[in-house]
Parts: sequence; structure tokens; C-alpha cells
Amino acid sequence: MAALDNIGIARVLSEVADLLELKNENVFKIRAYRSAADLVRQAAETVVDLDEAALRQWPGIGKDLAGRIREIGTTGSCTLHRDLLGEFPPTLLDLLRLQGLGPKTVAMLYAALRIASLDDLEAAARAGRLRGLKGMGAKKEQLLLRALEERRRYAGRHRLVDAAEAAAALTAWLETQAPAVSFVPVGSLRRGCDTCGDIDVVAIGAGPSVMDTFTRFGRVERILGRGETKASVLLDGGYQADLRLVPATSRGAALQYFTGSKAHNIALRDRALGQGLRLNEYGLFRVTDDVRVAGEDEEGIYRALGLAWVPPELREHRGELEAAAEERLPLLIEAGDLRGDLHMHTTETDGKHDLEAMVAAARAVGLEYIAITDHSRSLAMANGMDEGRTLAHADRVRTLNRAYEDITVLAGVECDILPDGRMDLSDACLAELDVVIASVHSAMQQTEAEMTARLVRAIEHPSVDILGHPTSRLLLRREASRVNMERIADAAAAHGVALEINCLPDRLDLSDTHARLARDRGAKLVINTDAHSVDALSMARWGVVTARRGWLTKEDVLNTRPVDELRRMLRRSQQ
DNA sequence: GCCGTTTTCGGCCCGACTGTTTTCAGTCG
Repeated sequence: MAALDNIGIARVLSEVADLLELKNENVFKIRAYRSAADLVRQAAETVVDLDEAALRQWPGIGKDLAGRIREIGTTGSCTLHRDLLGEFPPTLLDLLRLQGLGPKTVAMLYAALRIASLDDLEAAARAGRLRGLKGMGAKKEQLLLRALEERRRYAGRHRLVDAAEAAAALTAWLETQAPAVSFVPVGSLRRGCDTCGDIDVVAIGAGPSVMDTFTRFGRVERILGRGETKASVLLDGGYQADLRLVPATSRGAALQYFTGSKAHNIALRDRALGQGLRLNEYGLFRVTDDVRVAGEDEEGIYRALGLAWVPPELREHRGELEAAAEERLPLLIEAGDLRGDLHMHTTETDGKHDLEAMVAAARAVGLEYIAITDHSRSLAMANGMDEGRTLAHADRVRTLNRAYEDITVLAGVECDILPDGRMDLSDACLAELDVVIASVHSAMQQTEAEMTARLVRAIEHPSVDILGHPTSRLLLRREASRVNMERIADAAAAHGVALEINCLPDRLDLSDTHARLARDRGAKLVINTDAHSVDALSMARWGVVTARRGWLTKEDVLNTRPVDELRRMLRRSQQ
């Protein structure tokens, strides 16, 4: 089998962890495999290219795991993985993902009834063959049948923008019912993850009746669980929402605890234990006498542990605690830092609104400059422009630009990168423009070597200023194209080409970790909306969140600069 | 399986809720 990319390696590691759970193996061994899977999945580097020594630099990767990661990366599997798959059919792994089923029960069902797949489970539940087994009753049977039905109906994860909207609707309703209570979305939503599995909300200082209020929300389809301080519901659209009730005195501890991530919290609690302190959702306590030393606010908790407050976007156990301890957390970029937007479309190609409308919308949101970057010839589906249309469009843009004092409108293009790395428009045409974005819109199935060479060739083109949505990923729909991001970032840094963080909620491309890698390698970045309509300008916030997750400061992002400075920093000004 | 400012062995984050139970195991986040 051929070499695996990071996602593939992570999948095998995670399967090993699942299979070890079925075997009832040591929980810490399982945790080691799971955290290795997370590390590989989120790694910006191409893991298969790393040697054992490099892998062992990672926290939680020792001799064994480094060897296994190498083996999986180069051969597609490892001995342990194959042995485990010999003991359990791979379809058992589907059962583990079902709500309400864990490894103990799956192993028991397999041992007792040879239930090995979702279909087996459904048949057994319908026939009433589950009740009577250890820990199984009629109610559990019904629960599993419902979970099976819901699994068919809903995919599971949601785009950040969709989760944010659902959460906003929920908290708005809760606030009308309990105006004195503060409801704060936490979890992956507060951290700004590109996709969210569920919606977590903390209710601070509410009475017990808020649980009823929560479960009465109009979009609740089913109540999954309900206690004194915790309730879970399924909302229409397939969103699971969890509400946690905490006393006002525990505000900070609860926000910290429920914001996560799990890895960040484990590391933080480990640090606390090292200082004789215990951290939970109610506060930070001395182990010796249970006296609370912090918990009112998040800052106090971090401070008591000798740390600067860590912005939620950084809480992923990617070095933020060490940085917080040494007072070297970055001053993260904020939405208000963006002065311009260098990627948008008009009705000249596939935009919904014309040039005048897009400029008016940009002025309305206070942008100091924008670039109009419609598509090039190859994107026929989008009515892409040839050289003649590109230059005529640029003329119209420049004419319109002269009409305004308060905004600069740059004439640009989003030029396709052909499969062999050549540009879709002539060199002479591209040289005429104020800004050129080079993007891939075709042949995304190329090998890593082909795609990397293609992007590097585009970066080397003297008229290319920006590499647009570098990996072509579409969240929850299409994997990122295989590309060696270190080589791309190095080439971009060497040639003064900026890498884009595309703000479209489907893309968020570069990802957080790729953005961080690009910055670390000396490349500049831009945050662009890729707006195809006037309302899409508001999507800039999601790109900024992604940049923050990538540890970026205002200085790392070109379009935080005033327009004159920006133009001087574009590649075409630096030849 | 990993790791070390008491440790190379013996630890490894913490609590709520559910269903099937009479004190708890399993699941979830």
C-alpha cells in the first residue's frame, strides 16, 4: 500500500485506539494512541516525511508510537493494526460511533450475540433480543433504535458558521426567557474551530427552572438527557445542544472547563496537580484542605497557575501553556485590524452583485481598500475572463476608483493555476494588473508531488501576489488536496507571495495549523472574504478567527496595513 | 504507551447523567 497522508495516518491510529478499547486494554495506552491521532491530524507538516527523531519531539510520542507512525505512514498500516483487525470485524467500529454505545457494550454485544454491524444491531433490537443482556433493558433498546435513525438523518458535524447561528438563536431565546442570566456559548464554538460537533452553552447564575426553559425551546426535537445542572437536547437540523448550569461564583471555572479543548484542560489540570491544586468546573482548589483559590474569572485561574490568560482560540495544547508561562503569547489579530479585502467577485464572472454594488458594500462596512478579482478563462462554468475582458474589466475598476476619496479599488484577477502550474492568462496581461491571486480550481486529485510542484511554479510566476485558498478543501465535503505545505510556505516566503486565509465558511483555507506553519516559515498572509455577494463581506470574521487559531498577529497579515504600505508589500512591488 | 524539579516505576483529569441497579458501570463531554 502507498504512503498515507496525515489524515490517513490519524485514521489508522484512531482505529487502533478504538480496537484497543474493545479489547479493554489499559486506558492510558488507549489515550496515548488517541492523542497521537489528534497530533497527526492537526499537524501542519507532512508527517510521513518526518523521521523518528522529529516525531519524538512531539509531546506524548515516544519510541513505540514514533515507530508505528513511521510504519503506518510508509506502508498504510502496522502490525498491531492488522492483528487487531484479525480479532474484530472492522464494521464494529461503526457501532462505537453510535450515541449511547461504548466499547464495553459493543464488545459484550459481539461476544454474546455476534452483533458486528449497525444492521445486526438494528435487527437484534427490533426483535427484542437485546433486553436481558447485562445492563440492557427495553428502554436501552428503544434508545439505540432512535440513535440508529438519527444517525441516518444527520451527518454529525457542522460548519462553524452554522453552529454559531444555531447557538445565537438558542441563546437569544434563553435571554428573552431569563433576562438576568448570562448564557455563554463555550466548547469548540468559543475556540473558533472550523467545524463543531455540538453546541455547548453555560448558564451562569440561573435558577433550576432554566432547565425547563431550555428544553421548551421551539427548535428542540428531542430531549436526550436532563438533570439538575446539565441537560442535552437535539435541535432541528441535527445540532446537539448541551446546557450546563453553574453558580455565578464559578463563572470563570465553568467557562474555562467547558471551553476546553480536552487536551488543553488535561494539560492545565496536570499543571495544577503539580502545584498541589485541583481544577474542576467549580474552581481551583488546594488539594490539602480543599480551599478554593480561584474560579470567579478565567484570568484568576490562569494567574493562580502562574500563567497569562490564554485566548480561547489558542487552547488546543499546541504550546500555549508554555507560552503563557513565559509571557510570550502573541497579541492576536482582531477583526477591527483588517483595513482591506483583496479577493472578491462581481457579475462580470460568477458574483451575484455588480462592481458598483460591491464597492458600495465595502464602503458601508468601512473598508479602506478592496481588490476586484474575478475569475480567469479556464473557469468557464463561472464565465471566466480572457485577457481582453480582464483588461477591460480592470479599466472599468480604475475608472470607478477615481470616483471615490474614501476607498481604493484595485484592479485584479483570480487567475487559475493550470494543472501543470502555468497561469491561465498571459504574462503581459497579469503584469498590467494591481494584484493577482493564483488559485487552483481543477485537477485537485493530483499526487502530492504534482500538486506541490504546481503551486510552487505558480508562486514563482513574477506577477503572482497571492496564493488563493491553497489546499482547495471544502469542509465536511472535500478533503484538502495533498500538498507539502512546508515547501509551499518556503517558496512563498522566498518570493514574497502572500498565502491566503480564505474566509468562506466552507473553506477556511489555509487552516489554522497551516497558517501558523506559513507564518513560522516567514511567509506573509492575507485574510480575504472571496465574497460573491455584498452580504458575504461579513464572513471576514471567520477568517480572523482562523488566523487567531493560527497564532497570527496584526503584523503577520498584509491587509491590516494602510493601502500605500500594502501596495509596497505586494510581490509585484518588490521585484 | 508516555514520562520525570521528590520518581526509570508507578503514576497518568474530572464530574454529571442514565439505566438498570440497590451501590454502580458505562457513556459522554
